[in-house]
Amino acid sequence: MNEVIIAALCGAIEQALRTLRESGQLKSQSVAPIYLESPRTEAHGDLSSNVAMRLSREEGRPPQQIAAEIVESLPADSPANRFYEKVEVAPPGFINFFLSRESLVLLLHGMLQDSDDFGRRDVGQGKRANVEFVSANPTGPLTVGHGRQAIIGDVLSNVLSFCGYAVTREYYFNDAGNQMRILGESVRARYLESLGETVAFPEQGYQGDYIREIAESLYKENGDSLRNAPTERFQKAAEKVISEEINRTLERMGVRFDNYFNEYSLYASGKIDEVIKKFKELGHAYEKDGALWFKASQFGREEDRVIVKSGGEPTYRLPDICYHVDKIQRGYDLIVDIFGADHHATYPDVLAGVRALGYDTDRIHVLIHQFVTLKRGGEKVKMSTRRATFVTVDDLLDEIAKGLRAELTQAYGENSPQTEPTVLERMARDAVRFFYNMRRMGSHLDFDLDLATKRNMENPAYYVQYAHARICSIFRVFYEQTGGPEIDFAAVPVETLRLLTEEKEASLIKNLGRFPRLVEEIAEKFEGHRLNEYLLQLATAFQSYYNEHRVIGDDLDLTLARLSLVRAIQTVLRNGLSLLGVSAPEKM
RNA sequence: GCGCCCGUAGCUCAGUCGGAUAGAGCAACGGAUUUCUAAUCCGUGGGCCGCAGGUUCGAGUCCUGCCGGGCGCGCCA
Repeated sequence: MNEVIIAALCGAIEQALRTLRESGQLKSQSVAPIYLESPRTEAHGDLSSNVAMRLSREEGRPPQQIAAEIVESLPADSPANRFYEKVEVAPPGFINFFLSRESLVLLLHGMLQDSDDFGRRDVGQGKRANVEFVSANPTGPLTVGHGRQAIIGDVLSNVLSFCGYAVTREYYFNDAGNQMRILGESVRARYLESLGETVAFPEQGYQGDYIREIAESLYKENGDSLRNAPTERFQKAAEKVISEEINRTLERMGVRFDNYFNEYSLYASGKIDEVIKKFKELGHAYEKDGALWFKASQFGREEDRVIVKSGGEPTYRLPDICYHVDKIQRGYDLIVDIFGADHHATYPDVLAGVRALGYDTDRIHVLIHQFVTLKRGGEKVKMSTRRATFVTVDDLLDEIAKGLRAELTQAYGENSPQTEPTVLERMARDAVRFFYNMRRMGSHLDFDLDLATKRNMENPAYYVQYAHARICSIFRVFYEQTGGPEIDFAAVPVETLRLLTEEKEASLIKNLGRFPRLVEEIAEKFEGHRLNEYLLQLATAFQSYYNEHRVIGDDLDLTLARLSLVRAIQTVLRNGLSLLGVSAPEKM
C-alpha cells in the first residue's frame, strides 16, 4: 500500500493517542510503535492496527474499549480522512480502516505517473552491493544445485539494483588448490588410458565422462606427445575447457558476472601474508603441532581452527577470511554470500576470522540455500560431482527444450517459428529461472523434470507470461480499432479513473499498490521467491477480471479508465518478470 | 554424539514485526466460450499446521524437549 496513505493513517492514530493522553483517558506514556498491516480477509478492511491490543496490558483495560476510544478521538480535520471511508473496531481489538474509492484512484494515478519506473525504489541509492554466488571451481560442469544458486543470486542482484544499489555480481574461484590438482591427475590418467597404458586412477579422482572427453581431445590434438607431460599440463587444459563450459551454461541461464575473483590473486598481492602477520600481531593465532591456529574459540566458535597447515600451506579458511576483508576494503555497503547447505558449517569460522581482524561483519549476509532434488519419472535422481551420476544445468535446459520442441511441433508443425531453436532456448531458460526461484531458500527444491517438460505446460512461468501477452493483445486490438496515437497514460485525468467502480478493479489497484513495498522487502530480507508468488497471484487476479469485464467497450471514457488499469498491471508484470530475468512476450 | 535447515491438504509449496475463519497450484469432481488469446475463468470436496509442554490478550510463526527427513562435523574446499 502506498506510503503516503499509511503515513497519514498512522499519523491520525498517533494524534488520537495524544488526545487521549492529554485528557487522561490513557495512562501509559510509552509510545507504542504503530503498525498498519493488510488483513488477510477483505471483511477486515484494507489496513489494520493492533495498537489497542498492545496497550491493553499496560492500561489494564480490554483492548476493544481502548480501540473504541482511539477511533472516537481520530482527528476530524486530518488529511488522512479522505483516504478511508470507514473505520471499525473489531474483536479482539483491531482498528480496521476501509480505503475510500478516492484513495484507490489516487493510487492508480500515482502509478501511471511513475510509468515504466513503477516499483523502483531508492533505499539503496548511493550504496554499493557485492553479491557472490555460484563460485564453483572449474572441476566440472555446473550441476542443478549450482543452477539454483545462480538464479537466486542473479534475481537478488536484479532486485537490489532495482532498489538503487550499484551491484557487483562476483564469482570467486580457485584454480590452484588441491581439487584442481586431482582434476589434472584424473585427466592425465584417462589420457594415458587412451594410449593403452594401465594406470591407477586417482583415489578421489573425478569420474565423469567429461574427463574422458577432455583426455580424448588432448589425444587427438597431441597424439602421445604428452605421455611424460607434467600433471599441470593436463590441469590447465581441463580448466580451460571446463571454465568455458561453465560460462556457456551461465550464459544459457542468462546469468552474467561483473567480476571473477581468483583466490590466487590474494597470494600474489601479498594479502595472505599480511593477514597472517596481523593474526599473529593481534595475538589471535598461535602455533601448535607445526600448524598455525586461529583462536576462533575467543570469537564465539566452539574450537580453534587451523589456518596454516604444518606443511606451510593455508587451509581454505585463511584465503576466505582474506577475501572477505578484501570485499570490505573495496567499500561495499552490503555484502551477500550465497552458499549451498553443505557450506553452512564453514562460514561462521570465516566471519569470526574477519571480526578477529577488527572488521565489523554486520554488513555481510550469508545466505544458505537447501539442495535441489531432481525428479524424473517420479524417481529422485542422485547427484554427485565426482561420480558420474550428476545431472548438469545443461542437461536440464536440454531436456526442457527437447520436451517443449515435441510439444510445439505437435501444435504448430515442424519448422514453425514456434519451434526455432532460439525460441525453445529462451522458453527453457524462462522456465528454469522461474522454477529455481519459486521456493524460499530454506526449503528443498523439488524440481520435477516431467512437469517442466511435459505437454500440459502448467508451468507457472507461462501463466504469468500469458497474462502479459494478453494485455499486449488488448492494446493491439484497441489501437487497431481506433488507429489513433499511443495513449499517454500519465495524462489520463483523475475523473476518468473514477469510473473504475468494480470490486475487482478496486482489489487489482490494491494489489498493484503492494508491489513497491514488496520489492523493498525482498531486498531487505533476501526472499526472492516472494516475487514469483506475487506475480502469480497478480496474474490470476487479472485473468479473473479479464474474464468478467471487457476492457474495450462502447463507452470511450470507461475504456480509457480500464486501459489505464490494465497498463499498470502490464507494467508490474513486465517489471516483475524482468527482475526474474524471465522474458515478457507480447504475443504467445 | 554435536551443529545448521526442514516437517502445513493426496502431491508440490505459500503463510507478510506473533494477529482475526490457515491459503495457492496440481490431482479429484461439477460448470462457463457467438468474447479484447480457452495456454483462460467459476464452483465443490479435502487440514490433531510432526508430537508434547511453555511464553501471552493471541502461536503455523517465539522458547524447551522429543520424533522423522536433509546437510555438515578434517591440518579437503
